[in-house]
Amino acid sequence: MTSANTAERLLDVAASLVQRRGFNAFSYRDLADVVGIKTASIHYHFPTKADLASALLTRYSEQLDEALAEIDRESRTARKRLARFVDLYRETAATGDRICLCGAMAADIGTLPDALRPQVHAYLDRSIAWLEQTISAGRRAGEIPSGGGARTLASMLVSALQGALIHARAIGSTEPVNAVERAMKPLFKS
Amino acid sequence: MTSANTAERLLDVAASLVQRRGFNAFSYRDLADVVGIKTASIHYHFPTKADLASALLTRYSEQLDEALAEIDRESRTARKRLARFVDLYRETAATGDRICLCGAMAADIGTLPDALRPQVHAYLDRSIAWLEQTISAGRRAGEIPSGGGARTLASMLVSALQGALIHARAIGSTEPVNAVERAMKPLFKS
DNA sequence: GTCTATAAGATGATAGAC
DNA sequence: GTCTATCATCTTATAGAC
Repeated sequence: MTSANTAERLLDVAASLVQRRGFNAFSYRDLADVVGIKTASIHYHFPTKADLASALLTRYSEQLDEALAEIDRESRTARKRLARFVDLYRETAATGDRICLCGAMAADIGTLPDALRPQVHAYLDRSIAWLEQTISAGRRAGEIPSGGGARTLASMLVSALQGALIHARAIGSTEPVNAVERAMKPLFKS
Repeated sequence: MTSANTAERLLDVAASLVQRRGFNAFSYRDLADVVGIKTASIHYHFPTKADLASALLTRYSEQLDEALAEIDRESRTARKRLARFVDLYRETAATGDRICLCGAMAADIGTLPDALRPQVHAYLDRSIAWLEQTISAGRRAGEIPSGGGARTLASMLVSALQGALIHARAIGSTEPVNAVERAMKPLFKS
């Protein structure tokens, strides 16, 4: 097994564990058991748990960039793009036991090394910036009604969707995510 | 020191630790050190950590009921009541290092005993029910514009505020909570 | 109610062989 | 790259004295 493959599989399993249980509630042993190696071997790829967390956030941010680029490429109207952004969260909620990896990290921020803060911050900020840009473009095109600041609306949507994922998993229903979408409709539709 | 006082102090400190670090990231030792007793003594008051969690949620739900009753008693318009509901979250965000206790529990739900799920569910549901009732009353009184379903709006507001607390602490600013309030304004104000 | 003592297991991490 | 072996520490929890 090459290093790249093992490291990648470790990240896959670790991401799943963080999203399902939280960063403080899984161990190198949990990881080792699933991947099929020993805990000592994990330290070869990720010397400390903080290194693992950082790698997870780096990869997750890249995946976000790819997802947003794909939306921009495939959907041309602001309303359709916003709907697809919500779909990203709906898909996570549909797993039934996962929340956003960045949301999970943010929820555990009080116990994470300070070095990880900027990465969590950047992920949230990237989401907000894309939404702000998309909303502003939609308004210029006359698709989306004017109202409050686009950035304010973007920030609120990110908070709402992150909260909805936590809410949804806690009550065992994806309805909170759908509620966010329905409640936001008047702000995006004339 | 009477049992009641020690149990109460344990709950106070435990609540702070859960809100700041999460349920899985504090130990009986952390608790013992702050309260000034030994870990074995904590087990006298709360035999297991699950018992402690349950007591925390019970008390936190009672505090919510009291807060909502106080709002209903002191504020007579729906808009003023909604603003005060948001203020409850703003106060938590203002601490800089805390989120909602129920939100923290919800974020850790994947590792909590199943017995706690109904309590988390009930807290969220109580918040939504109160908001729904307040919004509906405001609409009947002509204070709040008609729009989507009141329950949908209520659910989204709870998700948004819970998410905003996590968001706010992660970026070290209370702005996300203010953004939720500003972005929601058009839905509550004609 | 609180203590000391202790258990039984988990945790992140390191050293060194292969 | 992965292993065995080991470490020092922490974790929840119990038994029994005071």
